[in-house]
Amino acid sequence: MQHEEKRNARHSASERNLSSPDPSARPVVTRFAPSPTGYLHIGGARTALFNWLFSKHHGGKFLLRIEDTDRARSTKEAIDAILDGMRWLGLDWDGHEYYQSQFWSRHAEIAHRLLDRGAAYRCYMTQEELAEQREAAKRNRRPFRISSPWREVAEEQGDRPFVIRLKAPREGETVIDDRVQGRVTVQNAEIDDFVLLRSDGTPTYMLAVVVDDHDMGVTHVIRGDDHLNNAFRQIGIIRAMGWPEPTYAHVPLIHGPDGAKLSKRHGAMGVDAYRDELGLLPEAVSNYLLRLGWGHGDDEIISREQAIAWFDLDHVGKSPSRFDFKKLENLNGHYIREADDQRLADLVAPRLGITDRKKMLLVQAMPELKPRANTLLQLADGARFLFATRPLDFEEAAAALLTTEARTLLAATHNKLVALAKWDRESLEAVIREVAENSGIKLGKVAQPLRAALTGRTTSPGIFDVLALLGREESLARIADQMEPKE
RNA sequence: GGUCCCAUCGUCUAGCGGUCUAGGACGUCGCCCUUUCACGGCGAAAACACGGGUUCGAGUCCCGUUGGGAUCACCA
Repeated sequence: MQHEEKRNARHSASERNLSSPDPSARPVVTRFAPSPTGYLHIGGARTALFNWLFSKHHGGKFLLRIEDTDRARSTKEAIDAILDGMRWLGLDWDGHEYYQSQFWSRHAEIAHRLLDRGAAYRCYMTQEELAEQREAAKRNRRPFRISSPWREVAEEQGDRPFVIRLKAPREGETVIDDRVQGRVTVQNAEIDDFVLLRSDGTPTYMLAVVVDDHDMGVTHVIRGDDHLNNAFRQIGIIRAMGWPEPTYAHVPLIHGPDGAKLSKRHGAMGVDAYRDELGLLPEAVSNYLLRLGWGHGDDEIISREQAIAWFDLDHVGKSPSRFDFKKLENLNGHYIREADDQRLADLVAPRLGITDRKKMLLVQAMPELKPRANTLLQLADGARFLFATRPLDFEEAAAALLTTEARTLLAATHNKLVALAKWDRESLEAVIREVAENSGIKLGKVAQPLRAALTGRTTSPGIFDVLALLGREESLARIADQMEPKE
């Protein structure tokens, strides 16, 4: 209750003026706007998740806009990878996806309206002149801020090439009430006359986002911290157009385990790699991402439904967080244990290259397999013995278990097993325990060589389960293979 | 370097001036369960970066230091 009051107080304090109504009063519209120059990386996935969650929480809309303004670097493959990744994570978007390149004429139109209003100007400076200014600034050890001689010139200069720059205010300051970062103030003198429309007539990112967000009715801009600085420039355009300002929420970036920027070595792979190479479940990745930079008391395992009900911007942390694969893996283990056996079998079967008929066995074995795996890779590995063909390959440690003594024990076991009437878990357990007892040894002494003979490994599900799963014929054959002492 | 932002166990976080001898989770270590390995259960070690204020009282508010991050294009 206390929280609510504070939050409300904060909102009313931030209601600036009537021409720019509090965006939170409008139905919520969020968006994810990736540039298709690569895969959907983990940071982008979290940004998408936060936007999705926020809109769902408020019963609003979540839009997807592909920022393909950089034609040279945008690829069809990248777009597909992004859409695929979002679908995998269950982040569905409202309506069809938008492509920024479709709106170029609209962007240019706005640039010219800004020009007409005297809020922007044609800048005829050449690359050389720009470079010269930059040099001079460097020489005098002063920060570079463009100072165009064309700022106050309204007349067109024939057909010389030009860019359209925003005539950014030079006095005063701009304040952004960021829902994550808090109140951030920047002196307007720090904001330069950035380019809106390039000399080839194409819009820059800065112009395009603002126009698209406005046209799409975006009320809440939730994105990476790296855009905070841009927000101040974008506000310049918004104010010049007299458009309502969206609520901003700049989420801190994700770092690698070493605190440095997330690199390829860490987690900067696409989410598809989390699925295919790491063998993770989408609900685990999603749960992990949610908890990275956001918290809800002591809750760790959070379902989609709970996430929607609980997600808010107030509890998004302000500092960057490190990516912890161990925790992700642990979480994945939790979700594997929780997952449906048939589903897991479907996921693992391709990794094993088994037929549908054999998949039945996989499903049967799943209850014993899944507590032993944190990833689908481990799950597949743990299931491998079920489908191995004789003669088995042996791990070194497993081979070492098969001593002469052990082999005689195997023979004794084989003897008893052959005579077994019912091949089920209970009967098997009774027999094996009997063998151990008769030989006056502990169960482990017979179980381990048996495990080695049956699986080629030193670790596996419980030995009675292994026997039951493998079946009479296969089990007996595998044991028989190891009964004779080897020279 | 300029500007902006950040700072609780190794990591992710809880904490909204007293209930903090700082809670949870991962990881680590120990014990239990046990035919192996897991799962599960129990327990331990482990943090308020530092220095000044403000206050009866500060992890919580303010300032500074240090450390970290972001950004400075006709890229997005």
